[in-house]
Order: sequence, then C-alpha cells, then structure tokens
Amino acid sequence: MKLTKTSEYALRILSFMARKPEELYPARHLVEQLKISDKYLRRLMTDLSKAGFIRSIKGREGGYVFAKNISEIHLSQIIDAVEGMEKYMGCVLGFGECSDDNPCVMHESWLPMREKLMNVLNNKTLADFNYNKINKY
Amino acid sequence: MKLTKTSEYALRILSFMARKPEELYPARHLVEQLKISDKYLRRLMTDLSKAGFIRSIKGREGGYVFAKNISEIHLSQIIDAVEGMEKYMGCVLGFGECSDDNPCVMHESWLPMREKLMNVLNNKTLADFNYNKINKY
DNA sequence: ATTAAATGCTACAAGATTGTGGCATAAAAT
DNA sequence: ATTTTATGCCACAATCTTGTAGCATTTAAT
Repeated sequence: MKLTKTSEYALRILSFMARKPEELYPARHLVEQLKISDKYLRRLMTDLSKAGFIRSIKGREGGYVFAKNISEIHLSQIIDAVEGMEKYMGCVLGFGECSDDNPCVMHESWLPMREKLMNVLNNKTLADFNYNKINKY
Repeated sequence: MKLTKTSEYALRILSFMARKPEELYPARHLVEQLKISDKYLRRLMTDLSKAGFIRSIKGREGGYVFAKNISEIHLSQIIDAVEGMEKYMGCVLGFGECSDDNPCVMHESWLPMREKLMNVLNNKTLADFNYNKINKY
C-alpha cells in the first residue's frame, strides 16, 4: 500500500492544518513543521488551492486558510487534486481490460481489498481524525 | 492501491506460468503472451531465479520452469524478490516514526486496510487462484 | 513611496523507475 | 565443429517523479 510522496505530502499538509482549521498558515510555517521543501510545498499548495480546498492570501501576513469545511474534504479528493486517483483503481496485474466480467486471475482475491481502500479514501474526510490523540508534527 | 510495474510484471509472469506449472516457458513465449519487453522480462526472470521460485535452463530448448511448488510461493515473497516489500509497509503519511505507540493522525483508520493487504500478500500463494475461470492472457 | 514578507509561475536539475543494445555464454540440432 | 536458439549481464537511454532556482507579483507595515 503505497501512495506517492506527492499524495503523502498533500495529506500531511491538510491534516496538519485541520488540527486548527481556522488558522492561517504561511508556507514557511508548514515547511518548518512538516519538513517538506519550500518550493515543492508551494507547488502543492497551488494545486490544493485550485481544487478549492484552501485559499491563498498573498502579500505580507499572507498564507493559506481552508476555503471549505474540513468535513467536506474527502481523502480521495485530495489525492485526485495532486496526482489523480486513476492509478489507484487499476488491475493489480496491470491489465487494462480487467473487470468483473473479464477478470484477471487475482481479481477476485484483490477486489475486496481495493474496495476497502476506496471506502476509506472516499468516505473519510479531514474531520474524521482524532487530532487530540496525536503528539506528532 | 498501486504496486509498481515491476511487481505487476513479476506477478503476471508467475501467475501465467502457474496455469500449467509443469511446463517449460522460454522467455520468447512469455514476452509474446504478456506483452512485456524481452530484456526487462529477462532481467526479472533472473531475480525470480535467484529467489528460487524458478530455474532457468540455458541453451537451445531452454527456458524457465518452477523450482518449487507453486503452493509454496507467496505473493509477498514475489514482490520482495523484485523490489522489496518495505515500501508497502510504511506510514500512509510517510512518517518514519509512525507506530501503534506513536501514531500519525490517520494511523488508526489506515491500519485495518494495511493489515488486509498484508494478509492477502502474505497468505495467498500462486496455487490460490482459479485459473480455469480466466480467459485472459 | 519604499521595504519586507508573503504567494505564483516557469523552467530546469536530480533521482528513481522502466526500457534497450550489445555481446558473452550455454546447449541442442545439424 | 558449426549453427541455431536459448539465457546472463552490463552499461546506457528514456521516462516519470521529486526537488530547486530565480524572478514576478501582491499586500501590509513603515
């Protein structure tokens, strides 16, 4: 089970911000806390802005704030915004034509797991985590 | 849920061979059927040989045959042989220190799914698929 | 107005993964 | 013995992902 670093970063950033969803977060602050390089983080922030999760405030005293309620931001949407969800939905053996009607040999064994993955990614939102339990970041 | 192409290929190749586990498969044959490039496939075959799953027979009339019973070849072992299993076991947010004792915010939500993945990969063997159902390859 | 501190964008660099070329080696067929 | 058809290996090429540099733009503070 491996997301790309890009998706990892996006989830890290937004779940970090979600601990205090009303605050304004300058890139500098996120970079320090999450140890992601400045330039790459800001590139991701642009994607996340365009997707409508956050809004950027330019200029001095600027930064990023949530643009919608964190309970409306699903994990799959985040991944989709930064790299696309398609790649996580394909056949485990990489056959383009694999489907319920025309399954690869592993289809039947693999499907329940992929369903579970999709359930998590589609149903969980940024509001669904217990941030108080955590001493990380 | 995404394995690398390398792992996909390895699973494709071995599950293809497992339909008729006694046969000898020249690389040419596998390449034609599975549409993997000749050189890359042979590189993978070398890894799979070194791991002891198959044995190569050189020279004319050569090819590859299983070196152990397919019921003894677990999916996780295959992945491990060609690219290592570690990367599939890490924290979903990419935190090296993430553990049950020191979890990231998503740990609790993510763990059941990763467990399920590990169950499939660790417990399923090449003998556990219903090859008769399949019209692919 | 000027400066300081922030984001936005484009193009390039580095690294990892995947794919290829060329040749050496092995063994059966002739 | 020679030829044909296999695998083995090494180094390089192409592509994809991740990271960086530089500069433009925006806005608050002074």
